[in-house]
Amino acid sequence: MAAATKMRWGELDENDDDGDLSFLLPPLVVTGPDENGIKKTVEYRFDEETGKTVKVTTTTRVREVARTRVTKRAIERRGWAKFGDAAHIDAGARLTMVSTEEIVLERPSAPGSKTEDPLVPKLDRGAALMLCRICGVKGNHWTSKCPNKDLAPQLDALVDRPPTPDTGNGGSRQGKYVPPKPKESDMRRRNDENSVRVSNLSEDTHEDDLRELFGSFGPLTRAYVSLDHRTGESRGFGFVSFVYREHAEKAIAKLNGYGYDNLILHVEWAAPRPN
DNA sequence: AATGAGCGA
Repeated sequence: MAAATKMRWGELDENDDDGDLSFLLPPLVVTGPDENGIKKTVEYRFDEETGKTVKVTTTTRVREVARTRVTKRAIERRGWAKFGDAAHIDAGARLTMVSTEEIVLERPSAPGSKTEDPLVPKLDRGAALMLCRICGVKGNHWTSKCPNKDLAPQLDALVDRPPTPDTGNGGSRQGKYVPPKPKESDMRRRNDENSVRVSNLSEDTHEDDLRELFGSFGPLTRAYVSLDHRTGESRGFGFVSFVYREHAEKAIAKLNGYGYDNLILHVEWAAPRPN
């Protein structure tokens, strides 16, 4: 911090070259442009050959700027005496501020934090935070990556097949895990089943367009257009997920073969996304 | 013709 107040970044950059001592010289002084568009700069340079400091004065006439952009009144204001901070410091130098505020960064598993559990085997930092719902232990994988996935009971309650009342939170049979009834807020994005794939989209069809087009059939959880990672352009297909499967069915029936943006849409059930 | 991104109990 202390160094930063003495020497600013911009200067450090320029003076990185060895032997360039120009930062020891008086700074460049610019006056004007005045009402005639005359700008003067006074600058000091170090002449390698003579080993002497030379003063370089440049006078230029700034035509375009003075005539087209800067009003006469504005030029007049430049002549005003400086006041406030600007009266005794180089105002330009203060445009970039050096913050003295301390910012505390939090790291996962920071030493001494309560996530550091001595009973948990130490794997990678942060790995111990991964709690698999199938294995029921903190370990090195999430539920979705669990090697025992296939042996596990069905965990994800789907919107269209909600848990029946008798398997709900209440009468639990002994030892059997009963998934809690999903909250309304979770149901909205949980289910990928009701997704349709839309293709033959025109280049300028965006997600909002898909929302508008498919949203009339029922509530959506998602509208997505596949983009080329490099160019950001649409790849001409996308996905729309519905809250309710029946709405997806209706959208497919109605929109498949439907002319949109002078192209014929192709709408079908989306294949499940690969891992 | 073509099957998506990134997050985390």
